[in-house]
Amino acid sequence: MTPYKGIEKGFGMKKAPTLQDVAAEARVSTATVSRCLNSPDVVSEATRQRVLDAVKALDYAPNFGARALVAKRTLTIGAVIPTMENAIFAEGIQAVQDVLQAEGYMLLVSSSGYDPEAEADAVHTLAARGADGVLLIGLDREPSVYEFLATQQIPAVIVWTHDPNGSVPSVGFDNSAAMVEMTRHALSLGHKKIGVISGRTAGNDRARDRVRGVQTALSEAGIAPAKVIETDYGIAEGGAALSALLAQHPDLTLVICGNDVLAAGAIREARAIGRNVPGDLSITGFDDIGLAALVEPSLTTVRVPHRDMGEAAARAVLALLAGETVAGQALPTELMLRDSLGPAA
Amino acid sequence: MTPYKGIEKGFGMKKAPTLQDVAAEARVSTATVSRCLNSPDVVSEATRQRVLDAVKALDYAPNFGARALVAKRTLTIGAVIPTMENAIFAEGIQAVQDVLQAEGYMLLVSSSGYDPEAEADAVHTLAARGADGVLLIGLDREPSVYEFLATQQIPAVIVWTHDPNGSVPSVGFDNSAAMVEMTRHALSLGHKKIGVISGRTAGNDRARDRVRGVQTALSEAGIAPAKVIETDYGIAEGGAALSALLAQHPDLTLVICGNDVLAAGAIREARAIGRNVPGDLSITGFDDIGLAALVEPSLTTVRVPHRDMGEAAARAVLALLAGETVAGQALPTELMLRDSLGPAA
DNA sequence: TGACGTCTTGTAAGCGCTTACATGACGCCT
DNA sequence: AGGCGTCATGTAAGCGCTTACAAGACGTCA
Repeated sequence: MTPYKGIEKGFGMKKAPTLQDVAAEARVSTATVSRCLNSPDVVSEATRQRVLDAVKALDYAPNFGARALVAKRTLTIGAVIPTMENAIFAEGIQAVQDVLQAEGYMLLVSSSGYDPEAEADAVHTLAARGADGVLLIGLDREPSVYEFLATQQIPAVIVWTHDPNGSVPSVGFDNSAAMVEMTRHALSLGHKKIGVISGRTAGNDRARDRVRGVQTALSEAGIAPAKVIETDYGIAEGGAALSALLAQHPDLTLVICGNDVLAAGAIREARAIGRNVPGDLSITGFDDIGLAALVEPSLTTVRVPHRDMGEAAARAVLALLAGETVAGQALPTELMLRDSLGPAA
Repeated sequence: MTPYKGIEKGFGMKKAPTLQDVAAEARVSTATVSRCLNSPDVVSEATRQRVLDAVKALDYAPNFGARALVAKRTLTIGAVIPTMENAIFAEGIQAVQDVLQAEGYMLLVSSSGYDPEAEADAVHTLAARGADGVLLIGLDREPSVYEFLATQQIPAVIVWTHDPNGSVPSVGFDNSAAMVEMTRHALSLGHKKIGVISGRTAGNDRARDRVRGVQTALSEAGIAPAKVIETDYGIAEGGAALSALLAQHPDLTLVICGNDVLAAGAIREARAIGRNVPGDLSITGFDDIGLAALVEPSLTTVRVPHRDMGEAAARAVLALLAGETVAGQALPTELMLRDSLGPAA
């Protein structure tokens, strides 16, 4: 096994080339080199070529700190998401990234693990790291976070939910409305005994809105509120929650899950304990992750436009950064009717 | 809908306070303020208090660019991964992130979409962004990338594969050996007509090593080489590849897939065209993503320790940064025997 | 021919911070 | 009392880059 030396101290230490070095190599002033890199059209063809050759020859890369110092911006956007372990966030982030990268920005990611305090910390760190703007998931957080962002003059955009009246622009969808739609459809299939497996709702407005959507549709229809159980996100957790729910309410004909991961776990558990899905128990999800169409039976769920959302959010921060006026945006969701939801037993 | 103003230009624009401002407010020199912030113990109690009060009063936050310029480091690590859309990378990155965050570093992510040129670009951008170190996936890339990193004095660590002799430390596993193990096991079940659905192998040593592993095991056993088809990664692509493969070689009893996503697609397609898995066609995957245990039939695959790998890689860059000597590391993989692989028909 | 644009390049002043070095105040010893 | 550590603080030199301004070269037009 080869051992690798870290940064060489002292002796062999050859510094990275600077603008000066390039200027010397190309026999021009540093100003000219800088111009070649930032506004090439103002430099003569011949000089430009000479400079670019020198840049290549020295493998020069401008110093970030110096540039940020002068330009007063870092071309960096920070994002704080609950976790990349949920495909839905990973894909959303990928979309954000694609847009940012195309515009010359980079993404600084941070995750909170669904912990509001960790999220607040992350925002501070991001600010200290010079993020020009930040992306946040959901609305729920201490007002102090928003105040901090405001004093620091750091524009923020909220994703994954849409609040037309918030103090910060939000790009997302109406979690509650989507669940109302799903629930109404289920009601039309005759379901009356309904359970909900939700993610933790504390500090999570998306989860809360989804539950609220279900209850709204039920009360609209004059049906008893759903039995709700909260759990951490995860496949195993979804399964455990289903057992717990059924243990208390064996007569449920439908279990609505807060997301697809929970639903996948619930389906697996249901089958493991011999329940026929959707024959005697229907199960639905939310998000429409890739997995949703692959499980047996395939999952009836709500398709969330994560890519569009990520892209729109990225564009929104960029617009804010450009000093433009940005209105939030509500994106449509779509009910994906598959096999896990059937008529009530 | 509320419209949100971007950065205020001109008028209302109050600049963020600088060290100077704090110094003036506290009636000390900038050096003293700096010392209060960086090595408080060298400043007298009284002065320190006065300075800290000023800091608080002005809501002062040190300028990132200036600090990076002087300190010659940004406490930022860059990572270039193919895509976050594959859960395996998303989870690996999450692990990296967790370690980095705990050590006060941040992660700058970039994705290449499996394009070597885009990856090289990303490395340059990362360097320009002041990344103190970088994480790269796999070995395959232009030597110039390594040279660039070397001149820039940016330590790099390679993940997802392990090459004991590379010029850069690598933390990963032996893709080929893992496939040899999988293939040998399949052979023990009597399979003789074998196909492989691989991701694109150009510029992707992991994919190539996996295919090589299969062929190695087959030639060892004196069996004809597997029929290989290459495709982009994706569920739909996996399905299409299976059709194509079976169209040409209808007598295959086993199709080994380069990863779980391809395998999931292949399983779905196989069932769609009426093949019984594993009854008359066995299918295997690689990675053991969450999905693997949930599809029907559950997927026989190779478990890759992505979290451990991510954590180990993050520690390795940090160690390199600290000037320590780092040896690469090989992590073990594990064969996950589930239902999609059965005896040969 | 000379005044005056136009185009290209150079000069040099910072950006906000850290830190080596200089300075001054104080108390102790001989 | 004079000399000398010790400690707290100030002074100022950059770090690598951008950019306002200056300067030189050249061509044009009256």
